[in-house]
Amino acid sequence: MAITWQDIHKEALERIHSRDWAPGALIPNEADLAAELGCSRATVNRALRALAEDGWLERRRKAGTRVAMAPQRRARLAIPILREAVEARGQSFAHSLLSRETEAMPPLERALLGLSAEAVTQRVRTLFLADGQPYALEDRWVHLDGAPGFAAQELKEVCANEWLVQHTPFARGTMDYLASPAGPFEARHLGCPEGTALLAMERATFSPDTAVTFVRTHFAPGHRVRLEL
Amino acid sequence: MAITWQDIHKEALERIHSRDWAPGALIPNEADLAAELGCSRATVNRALRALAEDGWLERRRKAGTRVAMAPQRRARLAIPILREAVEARGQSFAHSLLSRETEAMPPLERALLGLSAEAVTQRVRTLFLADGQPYALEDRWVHLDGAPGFAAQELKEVCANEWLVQHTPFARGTMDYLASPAGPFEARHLGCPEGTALLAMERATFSPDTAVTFVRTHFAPGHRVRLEL
DNA sequence: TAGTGGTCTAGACCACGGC
DNA sequence: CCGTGGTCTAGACCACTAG
Repeated sequence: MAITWQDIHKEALERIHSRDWAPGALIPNEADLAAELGCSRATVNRALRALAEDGWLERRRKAGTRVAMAPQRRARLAIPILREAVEARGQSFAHSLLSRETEAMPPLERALLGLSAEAVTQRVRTLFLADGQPYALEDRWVHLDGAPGFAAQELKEVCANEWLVQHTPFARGTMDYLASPAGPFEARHLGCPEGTALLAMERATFSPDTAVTFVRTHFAPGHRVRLEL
Repeated sequence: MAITWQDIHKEALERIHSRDWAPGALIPNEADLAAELGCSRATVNRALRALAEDGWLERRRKAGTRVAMAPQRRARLAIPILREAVEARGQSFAHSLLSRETEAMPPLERALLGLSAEAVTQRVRTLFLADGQPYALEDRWVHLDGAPGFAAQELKEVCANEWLVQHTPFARGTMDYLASPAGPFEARHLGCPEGTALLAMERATFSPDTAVTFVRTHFAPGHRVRLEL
């Protein structure tokens, strides 16, 4: 066995880059490519499928495979686990529980999770530190029916973030990045003037059907989310 | 043929969610699963590989397959093509060339692209409109050696963004999201007060080896980037 | 060194969807 | 209709690596 699917993947990318296969153009079908390259159709399929998943190719039965008009349109993003993000930079990680109280969710967030006004929720605010410096400020609502055991959990050692990740078999959710000015609370804890432009993340998590948690995280000034293409 | 790899994919996810396969636990090997489920090993492999790519499983030869400690840590992000993002919402798309001049890149951006001070670059600023309202403001430097033909291109019909996508066989780059306060220029064109917290994107593009372009895009207030998990 | 995932093959059937 | 990609199978060899 000489030809691997990675070989074909690479070869195809070169043809795309060299415009041998131009954007929008139809490329040979799998059977022809297999014959040309001297391998089985399954191997070609594996390579072309990978390219399609990354947005380089568009494939349709009967219509064949075309080079995407705007190639490379998908990227993978590793969802940040705060502790790991910090420790990966060689910094120490710490968190401090700022407040924890039973509190109804504001209507907007409640609607996002699809909860009724009767749902019992707990609000937990946590500050995360990297090498002692403010790193992120988390404002979280937890739906107690969706996270059994949470109410009984002390959050000294394990922060809410990690507890939920480890104890909630969640299936889906949304995550938004947006810019948000620092309010008095963020300014105080992140050590920046009010009104500073901060990167924020809003995340809603559902455990198959029930809402579990909504969290809004403000990152310290200068924070970036990087995608490698 | 009764069992598809999607069936196995679904079944495995259910076992993970039900904690039948708990985080960190070793799951049966491919051969055993194939026997249990009554299909070939290749089909099992296809399903488990997909789960590993999405971060649910961690696989290592000889060590076997384990459920990830923090499942579901990867998401796919479709890189936004401005025109398509706007038109997908049913809005009209327009762009307006604000300025275009031969101008040296500031040192910081130049270093990011790995260019020398002698490199000839052109700065292009473009405003994008959705239904006539400001949508995004793009500030772009183009390395002319990396984008042959760009200098001769009028940017009335086709904006710099689209021309580069269609004419530059690029292979890699980085993309950062960050928060940035509106300066006088952004405030004027996006129609917001100076200092408003804006979501910004910075992107560096390399055509295999040569730097092509660096672009900083400020989005109108309220803009979000959404990831589906 | 032995077990596990990674991959290739050759052949087959099928679903989709242009034409 | 019928070509194209999507997928399954059974068997095989190999690469990696934990023990």
